[in-house]
Amino acid sequence: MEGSSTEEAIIDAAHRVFLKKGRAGARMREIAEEAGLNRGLLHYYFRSKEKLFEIVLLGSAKRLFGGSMRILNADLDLFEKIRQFVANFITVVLTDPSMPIFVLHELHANPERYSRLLLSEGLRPDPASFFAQIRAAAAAGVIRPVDPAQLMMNIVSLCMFPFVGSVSFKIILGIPEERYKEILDARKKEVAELIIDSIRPLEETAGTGRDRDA
Amino acid sequence: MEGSSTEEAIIDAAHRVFLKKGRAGARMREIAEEAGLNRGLLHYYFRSKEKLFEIVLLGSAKRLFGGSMRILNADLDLFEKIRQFVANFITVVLTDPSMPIFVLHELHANPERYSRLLLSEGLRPDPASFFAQIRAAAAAGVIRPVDPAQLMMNIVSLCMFPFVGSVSFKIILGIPEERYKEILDARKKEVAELIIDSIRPLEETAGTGRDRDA
DNA sequence: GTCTATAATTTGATAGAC
DNA sequence: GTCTATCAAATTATAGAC
Repeated sequence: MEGSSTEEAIIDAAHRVFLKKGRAGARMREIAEEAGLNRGLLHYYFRSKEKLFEIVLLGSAKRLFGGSMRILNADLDLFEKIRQFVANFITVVLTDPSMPIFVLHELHANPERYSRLLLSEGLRPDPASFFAQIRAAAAAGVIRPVDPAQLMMNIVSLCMFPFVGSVSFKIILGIPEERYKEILDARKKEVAELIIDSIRPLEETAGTGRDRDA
Repeated sequence: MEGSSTEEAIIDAAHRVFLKKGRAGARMREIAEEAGLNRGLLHYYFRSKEKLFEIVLLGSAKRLFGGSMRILNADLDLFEKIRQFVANFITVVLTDPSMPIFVLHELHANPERYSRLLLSEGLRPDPASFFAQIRAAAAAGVIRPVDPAQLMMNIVSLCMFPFVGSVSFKIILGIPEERYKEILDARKKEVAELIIDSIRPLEETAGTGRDRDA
């Protein structure tokens, strides 16, 4: 299982180049330069660009979805689970912010070919138990009745999109990289509290906002 | 300003191919086939792939950001503005769901080159007046005190990400295209209410959820 | 304006020396 | 294992006939 130093150097370089340029935009020449190695070595170790790409894509998908998905299926209080999921997800992606746009773009450009990666071993994202927990909490009155799919979509959107749209946000908000990282870091709490507030029962305040639609 | 039928057919075909495959993955041959035209015509009308690509990218960016941005700067009540923004944005993107991932991927792959597009005429996204409105509403007690940047990020994330991650969501949720469109459509109201709930003043219920952190 | 033929590069991949 | 030289295919772009 232990790869040679050269092998690892190639994968690391390929990871950087593929995540920046994408499968079609990446060049084997550039990956070799990035690794400081001869071009022929890439084919000696991995035979083809496609093979190297699939290693990078699978690795990225696992890091992107794997860890946080385990939290969703863990044995935790619903609110605490949401807090841990959000904090963990943002922390992980902050170490490699291009992962989301890379994985999602490749899945979009070639869904027939790479969708199976999402269902491969070590990933297998199964929201069933999380959804059941949501429905049980709603039935018990611990949270409002909500569509589990919408809730999950809200959580993931709030966590992941700021990475996907980072270039646009930085331009539109007119802020530099450093400041943007601070904003992302603040979202570890911001997002969790927003989500939890949105599902916490309304209690006696049910009528608070019901008179503003007319 | 009126292009020939052939010119339009090329742009339409280029739009479809570029949005699906991206700049690097698209092929002039495929665009020609998609348009049912000879390959030479693409160069006769647009000279190079790069030129054609920039037309498609600029057009997509305008449709993606332009219309909804105008709503943000319109003279509207804050809550109503949020409702209109969300509904308008989702409606527009539903007509061409690949726009977000396309634009954001190209900006990510080549920010130095294409960032200026976001600041070009007909776009010029300026959140200053919207941010001022948010601060004024907070000062007046109409909403809670919030970071305008985080609020805007929340709104855009909830609207745009479900399109960016549609392939993943459909797989993970195990649902077909048709059902997914319904979920997206439901978000026109879902997202607006979630956002508005999150900024509406807490009033007398300030202590409701403050005893669950210990 | 539209088509065919072809030029000019680029790029992934292989062969073979060391 | 690593390097150089080279092949074969693909791709953008142009030239020129019609």
